[in-house]
Amino acid sequence: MEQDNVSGDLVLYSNLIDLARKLCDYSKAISIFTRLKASTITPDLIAYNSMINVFGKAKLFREARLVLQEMADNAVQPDTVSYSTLLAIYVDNQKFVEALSLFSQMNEAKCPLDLTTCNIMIDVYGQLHMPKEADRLFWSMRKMGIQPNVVSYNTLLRVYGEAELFGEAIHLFRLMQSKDVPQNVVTYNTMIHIYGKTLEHEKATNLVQEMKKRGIEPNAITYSTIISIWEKAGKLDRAAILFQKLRSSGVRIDEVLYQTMIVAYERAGLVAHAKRLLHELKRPDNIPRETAIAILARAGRVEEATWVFRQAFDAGEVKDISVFGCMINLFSKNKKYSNVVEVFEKMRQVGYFPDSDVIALVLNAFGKLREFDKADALYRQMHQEGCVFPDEVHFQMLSLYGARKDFMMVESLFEELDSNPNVNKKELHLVVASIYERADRLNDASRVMNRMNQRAIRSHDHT
DNA sequence: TTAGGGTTAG
Repeated sequence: MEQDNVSGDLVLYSNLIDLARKLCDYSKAISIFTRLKASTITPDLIAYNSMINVFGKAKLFREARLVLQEMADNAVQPDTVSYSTLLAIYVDNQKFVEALSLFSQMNEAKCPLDLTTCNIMIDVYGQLHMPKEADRLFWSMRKMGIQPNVVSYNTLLRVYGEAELFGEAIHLFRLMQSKDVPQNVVTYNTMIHIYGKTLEHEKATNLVQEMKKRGIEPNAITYSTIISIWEKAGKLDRAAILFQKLRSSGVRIDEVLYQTMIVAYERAGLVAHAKRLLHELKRPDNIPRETAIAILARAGRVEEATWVFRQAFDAGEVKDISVFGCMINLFSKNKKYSNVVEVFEKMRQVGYFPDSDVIALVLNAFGKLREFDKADALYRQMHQEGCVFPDEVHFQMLSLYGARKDFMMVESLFEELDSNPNVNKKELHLVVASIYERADRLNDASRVMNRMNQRAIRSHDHT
């Protein structure tokens, strides 16, 4: 379309953004959003809400929050979903205080709450160890005209469990049943976990039976919870038998469940058994190879993970972008920088865009391999594509220029970032100053620090 | 004539 000079419309751009989002290709989604705005299309409410999600998933929290501002500037009023999306992003990244502050902002803006918002906030209060507030919000929902659903109950159940309010937890669990609130696998998994905390492994086991009887199928989370509970209760044999049964019964075994059994063996001192399980992943039988790679990579098994990854990649089985990410992480941690580059190139080969974490690791690898031109080319290319980076990526690139003693580039990128409103200025100055310090250019270092202090004084005068 | 957004468990 671009070649034929056919310009896209909001529908087309929104679809492309959504596709990139589904592929977890957030850099690309951002790049498409940038092009959308460059072609003078004004995004609407839903497009903006998608982008709050995209920026958040890309861990560009400042940019995510700035979308709210941009919406207001373009006369698009942020709605309940806009706020809930950002709240959920903060929660995903453990930024509970930010979530709390955004929630007050939402209330000040008189934006109405709905079921999802309440559910997110019950979670936030719980995470902040404010079970009383969580409780208050839950029990005031009906007065606001919002019926709590199974998610609300499940979340409050977990909050009670974490606050060691075990009596309240059991009461709530039975209340759901007497009030005919439908319970689901999450309800049971949460309650089983609570019985694990109270060391009542028999009650936990009974709940597994109870859920089955009621037609609620246990899943990988149920089994990994119960395996941990049995292991702590000294019933490792029982756990091992269950795990074997699961493997041959066609239940989906995911990486956490597999890992749970390995950890159970290790904690019991049965290292050989743990090793055997890891070794078996080289030829996974009823486990997808992508899962096997994820387990091996998380366990730090470089050789095996590499082997399975290459096999799977050559067979065209690596579809999940996160598999590339975990291999790049593994290699980077183990200082295998040429392997980092190898995986990165494979990733590009199949058309995936790296996310900002991966870009930072790849830039770092190029630096260690002294491939400065490649680092420079990658940084520029991503920039041209309209990718927005977290500050860490820019700082990484500054350091690489410093390592190459290319102070012209340090200065020019420094100036460029200094005029970029999204970059933290104080950190930028500190990073540049430390680059000069490392290169023994102390005059330059103090010039940069003075500039920062001058600016701090000036902005103080203005206020 | 086209489509798209947020929440729970290991």
